[in-house]
Amino acid sequence: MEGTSNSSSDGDDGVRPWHSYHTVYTSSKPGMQGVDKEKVQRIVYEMSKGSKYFQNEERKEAFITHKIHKFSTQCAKLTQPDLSHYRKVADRRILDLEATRDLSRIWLHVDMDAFYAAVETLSNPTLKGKPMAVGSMSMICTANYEARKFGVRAAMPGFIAQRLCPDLIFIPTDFKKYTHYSDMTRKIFQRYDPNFLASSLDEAYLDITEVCKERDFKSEEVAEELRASVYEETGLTCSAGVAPNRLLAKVCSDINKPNGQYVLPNDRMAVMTFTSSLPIRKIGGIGKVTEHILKEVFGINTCKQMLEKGSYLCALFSQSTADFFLSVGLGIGKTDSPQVRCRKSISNERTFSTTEDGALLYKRLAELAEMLSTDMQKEGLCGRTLTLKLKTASFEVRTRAVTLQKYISSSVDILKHASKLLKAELPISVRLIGLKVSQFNGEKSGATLDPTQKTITNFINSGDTRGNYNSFPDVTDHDFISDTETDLSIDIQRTLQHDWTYPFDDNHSLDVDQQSCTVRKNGGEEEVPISGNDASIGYYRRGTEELGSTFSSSIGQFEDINVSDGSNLLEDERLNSSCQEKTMLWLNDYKCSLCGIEMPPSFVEERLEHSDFHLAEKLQKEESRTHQGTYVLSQSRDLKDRITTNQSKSKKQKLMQKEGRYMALDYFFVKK
DNA sequence: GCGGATCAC
DNA sequence: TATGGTGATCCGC
Repeated sequence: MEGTSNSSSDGDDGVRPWHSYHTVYTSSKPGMQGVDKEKVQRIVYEMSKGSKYFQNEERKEAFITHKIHKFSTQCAKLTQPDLSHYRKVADRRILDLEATRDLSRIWLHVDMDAFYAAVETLSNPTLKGKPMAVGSMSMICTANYEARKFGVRAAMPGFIAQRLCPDLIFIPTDFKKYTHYSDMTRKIFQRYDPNFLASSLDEAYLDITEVCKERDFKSEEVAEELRASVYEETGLTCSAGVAPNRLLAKVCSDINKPNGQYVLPNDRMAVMTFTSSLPIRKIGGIGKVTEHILKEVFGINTCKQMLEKGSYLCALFSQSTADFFLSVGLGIGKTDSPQVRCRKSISNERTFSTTEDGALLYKRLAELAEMLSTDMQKEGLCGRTLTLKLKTASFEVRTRAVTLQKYISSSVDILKHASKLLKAELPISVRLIGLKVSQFNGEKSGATLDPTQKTITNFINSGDTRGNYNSFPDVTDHDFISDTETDLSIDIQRTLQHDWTYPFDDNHSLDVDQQSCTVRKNGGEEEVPISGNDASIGYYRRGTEELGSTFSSSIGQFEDINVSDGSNLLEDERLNSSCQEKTMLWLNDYKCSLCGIEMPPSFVEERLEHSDFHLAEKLQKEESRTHQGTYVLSQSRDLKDRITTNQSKSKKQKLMQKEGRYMALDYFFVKK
């Protein structure tokens, strides 16, 4: 928490309270230079202040502040020996990562400029030169550059944008149009890389190594030519970034936006110079929260500082997270052309005016189930995990999931299980309901799909001209789990005294024969645009969607340093399996002899908790050998007492709350 | 396996 | 009047 300069801690928040409202709208984005950020921030604050949305944001910010405090406390606990140990750990990780650096590929990232707005301007040229936004009064998808001068930007509610720019013209979204133009650009991209990765309607990654070689072109010339082609053939401008990997290419395409390009040569020194001053927020995967934490706790602003503070990062984060941070510092990113990646979930959600009317909520749920089922059948998907998402009147998000023994895809099945999940939450005041299905049929957990198996030819969009479709394996009968789901429908309806009915609760008569479910995999097809909601730019291209990084803030749930995945390993020391049954030791003063987790000696409480964890584990194993299916923990007084005395109050409360919730659900599903 | 959180677009 | 929708991933439990 020491003297890191930070715009939000100027000390005069009492005079300018909007400074403490950490809205993302003022973060620097192309086209936002010269915007009076102070004024924008004030207006956004004043229009948001007091709203339910705002209150929720405040709640979230308080939580982040709390996390920052915890991190800082952990940091302060690190002793000199700890730090010198973790310096070694970090240096070793840096060496390992450096060894993976690949400078042999040339990646180009294309990013269309203000895509939706540009397309709308093409079809209505009178919009040219006027501030315009695509979206609605409640949400803006894209703003053109004229509007951005006023501070208007994507993800900002329209009514605030209108206050910032009274002459702002609103254009409703038209996804058919955007998809059409997107397809045109993709045909161009394909000439340069038949395997290009589309990450959304308006962005793509191209491996141009071969083109450069074959045509003896510099990457710069390829980028120029590609952008010229896009402009000639579509009338749209785009920006491009060229770099040795996708992580950096994405950063580079942003540098000379709009209608520009930037080339970072395949040279280690050039990369290191580039990252030495690069703000971490420019990196895909580092968002508002992560930036905030890294800045406040460690004083990290630039990528290079990730390396300098590597010892702290290795001490406080899991290995995968620390590795990501360190690789950012080194400017290392992915260079492979990823193999087939299938969709892992499919979902639908809708916002509506807040209601607590059970019948109305049920009606919404039924509509969603219908839509979701339609989408699933279009893609031939069946899944066995159903997740209900609710956003309460106070913007709090809750999810409730159930994993079934059989795969479902019909609206009847979806609604049947979704109703149960919803019922358990009533009464509740809700502004959004969502349904998601995951764990698809044919997704063998852990098993690799064999691409040599038979190709599926009945593509959803058979008219596509692009080649290089990936093969998918046949899905055989043994992929079905026999329909043994025990549907223990109890009549909660009466219990909870709700005045609306559940047509699916009474018996099994509506269960659908699983074998009737289509087994066609979602593979081989061309892009399948996700349903055209206002702002969705999500897009699927034969499962090879590419995010800026696979890192998705793993520090979200940080409570303690207690990582249970055997991370923070300095050496690849193999754990002696004979150790497992014995007492836990701290090897070299740092490493748990049972699971390999590292924890500095100064973390006394955490260590105690950790040893309790192993003790509990051991007892549980022993007990389960003798008493099958009984509550083990409660039988061990001694351990229980130790754990409760070691845990903080808040933790205890949390546990109690959770227990209560699980009990309710268990009761709901298990009791006859 | 579940729930919360973060991130991207 | 009024702050989105889709998909992915990680962590702790």
